[in-house]
Amino acid sequence: MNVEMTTQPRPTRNDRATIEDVAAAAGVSVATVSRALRGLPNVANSTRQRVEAIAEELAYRPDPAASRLATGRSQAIAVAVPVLNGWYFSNVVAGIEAVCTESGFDTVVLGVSSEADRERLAAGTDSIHRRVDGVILVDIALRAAALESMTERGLKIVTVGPQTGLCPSIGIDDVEVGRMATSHLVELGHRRIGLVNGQPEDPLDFVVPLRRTEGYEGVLTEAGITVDPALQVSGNFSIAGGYEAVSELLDSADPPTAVFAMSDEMAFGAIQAARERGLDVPGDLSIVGVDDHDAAVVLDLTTVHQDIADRGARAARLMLTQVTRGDNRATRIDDPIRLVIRGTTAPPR
Amino acid sequence: MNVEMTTQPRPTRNDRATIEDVAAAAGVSVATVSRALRGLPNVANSTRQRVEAIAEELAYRPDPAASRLATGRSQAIAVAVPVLNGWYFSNVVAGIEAVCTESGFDTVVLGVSSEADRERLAAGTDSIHRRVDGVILVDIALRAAALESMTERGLKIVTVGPQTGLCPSIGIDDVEVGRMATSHLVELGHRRIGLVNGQPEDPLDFVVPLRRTEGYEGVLTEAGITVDPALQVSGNFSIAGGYEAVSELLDSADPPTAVFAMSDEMAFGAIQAARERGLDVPGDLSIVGVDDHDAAVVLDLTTVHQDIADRGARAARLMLTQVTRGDNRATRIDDPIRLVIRGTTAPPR
DNA sequence: CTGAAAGCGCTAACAT
DNA sequence: ATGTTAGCGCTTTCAG
Repeated sequence: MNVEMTTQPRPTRNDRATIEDVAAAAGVSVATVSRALRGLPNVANSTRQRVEAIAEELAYRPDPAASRLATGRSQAIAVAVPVLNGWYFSNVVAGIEAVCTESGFDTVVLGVSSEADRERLAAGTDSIHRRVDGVILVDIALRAAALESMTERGLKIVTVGPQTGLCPSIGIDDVEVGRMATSHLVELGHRRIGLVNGQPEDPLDFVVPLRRTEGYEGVLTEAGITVDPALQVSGNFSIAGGYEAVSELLDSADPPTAVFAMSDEMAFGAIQAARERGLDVPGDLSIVGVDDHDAAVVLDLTTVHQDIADRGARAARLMLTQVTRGDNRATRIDDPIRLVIRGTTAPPR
Repeated sequence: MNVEMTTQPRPTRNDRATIEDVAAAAGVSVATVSRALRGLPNVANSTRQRVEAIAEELAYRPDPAASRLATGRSQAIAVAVPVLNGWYFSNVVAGIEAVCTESGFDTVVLGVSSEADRERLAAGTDSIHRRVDGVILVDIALRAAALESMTERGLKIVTVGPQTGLCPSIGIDDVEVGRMATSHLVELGHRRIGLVNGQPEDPLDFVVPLRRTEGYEGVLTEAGITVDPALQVSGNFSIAGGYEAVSELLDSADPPTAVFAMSDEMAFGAIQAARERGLDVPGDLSIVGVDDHDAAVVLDLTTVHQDIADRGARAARLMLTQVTRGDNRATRIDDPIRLVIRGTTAPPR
C-alpha cells in the first residue's frame, strides 16, 4: 500500500483546449490568438475569422485564472451584504447578478454581518482578496480609511445605501423616508406614534435607521409633538423582531395609536402583534412600513415604495463602468421614493 | 454580451507582498514558505513559526489566481438558482454562503433562468468555467449527459431538490409534500380542491411541481375524488402569479372550496385574491401552502414546513467534502417535512 | 500584421 | 528539512 498523502489528488485531468491548441490548429502564434479573440486591433480580418472559427470548434475558453494572473483583472465583482436572506438584500443581489452575468462577470456574494467581518473586508484578509475587481457594499458602513485602503489595493467600490462621498453611490434619502411615513400618520391625526427601529447597539454602524429616525423626529417636532423615547423600540429588520418590538409597545402603559416600522418585514411583525391582541388595524393601530415588499399588497400595508432590484442593476452598471473604463467619480444617485397608501393606516379612533 | 474590451488601463499597481518577499524576509526559499503557510509536513517548527510571523507582518496573502493556475483548484463554488430573489432561493443561498465563507471558499451566484442558461452551464461556456471547483444546482434539472460532462470537466456537483442518482443530493419527498397538504384538505371534508402549480410550459424541467401534483392527484384518487384539470392553474411560484391563478379559479363557474398552493408565496397571492372578492378564508376558501415562509405566521397560513437555510448549509458541506476530500458518492438526504396547521384551513361551509 | 519570449505568483516534483 | 526549477495558461512588450 502506498502511504496515505495529506496532499489532495490533483483534480481530474481537464483536457480543455488551451490557447496553444488553438494557435497550433490555426497555424499562428498564441499572441495572435489572444489578440484576435479579444477583439484587439492589428489583426488581419481573415486571420481573426479563422482563429474565431477554430476556437469555436475546439470549444476554447480562456482560463480565467491565467488571464487574471497576467492582467491583474478578474472579471468578477463581489457584493457584500449584512445578510443574504431578507427581501431587501436578496432583491439587490438579484439585480446585480443579472447585470453582471450579462456582461460576463461573476458575482461573488459575501455576508458581512459582524464587526470582525468588516475588519477583514477592510484589511483585505478575507477570501475576496484579489479574486474580484470591485465590491458593491450594500448598507455596509466602512470608515473612510477602510474604503481608501481598499481602493489602494486596486478594488473598485460602489455603495448602495447612504452616500460616502468617496465612491459612486446609489440610494434614497432616508431622512425623507422617515418624514414621509411619519407625516402621513401625523396628517391622519395621530399624536402617539411608535417607531420600530433597527438594532439597539448596531454592530454595523448601520446609518439608515439613524436617518429615518431623524426624519421621524423632525416631523414630530414640527407638529408640536414631543418625541418620546419610550415609543422607540428595536426590531432588527426582521418579522420576528418587529413582532417582539411592537408587542412590547402594545403591552406598555400608554401604547401608541400608530407605528412607523422602518421595513415592511418589521411592519408584518407589527400586524401580527396587533392581531394577536385582538386589536383592529388600522382602527386601533395604524401601521406604515418601508420597501413595498412583494407581500405588502397582500397584507394591504401602507408603505414607502422603492425599487430595489432596479437599484441593484444600476449599482452593478456603475461598478462595471468603473472596472472597464476606469471612471471613478464619486457620483451619487438618489432614487425617488413614494408613499403607497393602503389599508393599514387611518385616523385614530 | 461581453463588455467592450478596448485595452483598459492596467489596474493601479498593487504593491502587495508576494511569496518571494516573504521568502526573502524569512531567509528561506519560496517552496518552504508555501509549505509552511499551507500547514504541510516536513517543515521545522521553528521555520514555520518564523515564516508565519513574517507573512503576518507583511500582510501576505497568496494570490488566488496564481494558486488556481498552479493547482487547478480555485477555492470557490458556484450556486446556480432559477431566480435569486424569492424566499426559498435566497434562504438556500444564505445557508450556502455562511458555510463557504467559514471555510474560506468564495460563493459565486448564478441565475439560471432560461433554457439557454442551462445549455451554457452544461456546455461550460458560461462565466463559471474554471472559476469554481464545483456547483450546487438548486432545483435546476440537467440531463444526465450534462451532469456527466460537467463532472468530466472536473466540476463537483451537488443538487438541492429532486434526486439525480449521479451526485450527492439533498431535498424533500415532494410527492409526500403534495400528499400531506392535500390529505389535510380532504380530511377537513373538501372535495373540490384547486391546485396552484408552477409554470405551464416549464422551461426548466422543474420536476418539483410534477411530484407535488402526483401527491395531490394520488390523494384525491384514493379518496374517490375525480381529478379535475380545470382546477389546476399555473402560479409561477410568485405572489403575483398565485394571485392571478386563484383569481381565475374563483371567477370560474364552479370554484373550489380549497386550494393547495405549491409555495407560500403563491398562497399569499391566493389569500389576496380571496379577500379581494370578499371571500372569507378559511370559511369560503381554505388555503394551504408550502415552505413556512417567514411571513406565513403573519398571514396565519397553514403550510408544509421545511428548513431551507439549514438545507443550504448542509448542501455546502457536502460540496466542500467532495472538493477537499474527493468523496464523490451519490448520497441522498431526504429532509423531514411537517404540516403546520394554522388558520387558513377549515372544513368547507 | 505577426511572432518570440518574458513574466504574472504560486505549487510540486525532484534534488540535496 | 529545505532549495531549485519547471511549469500552470495567458497577456504584453519588443522585434520584425
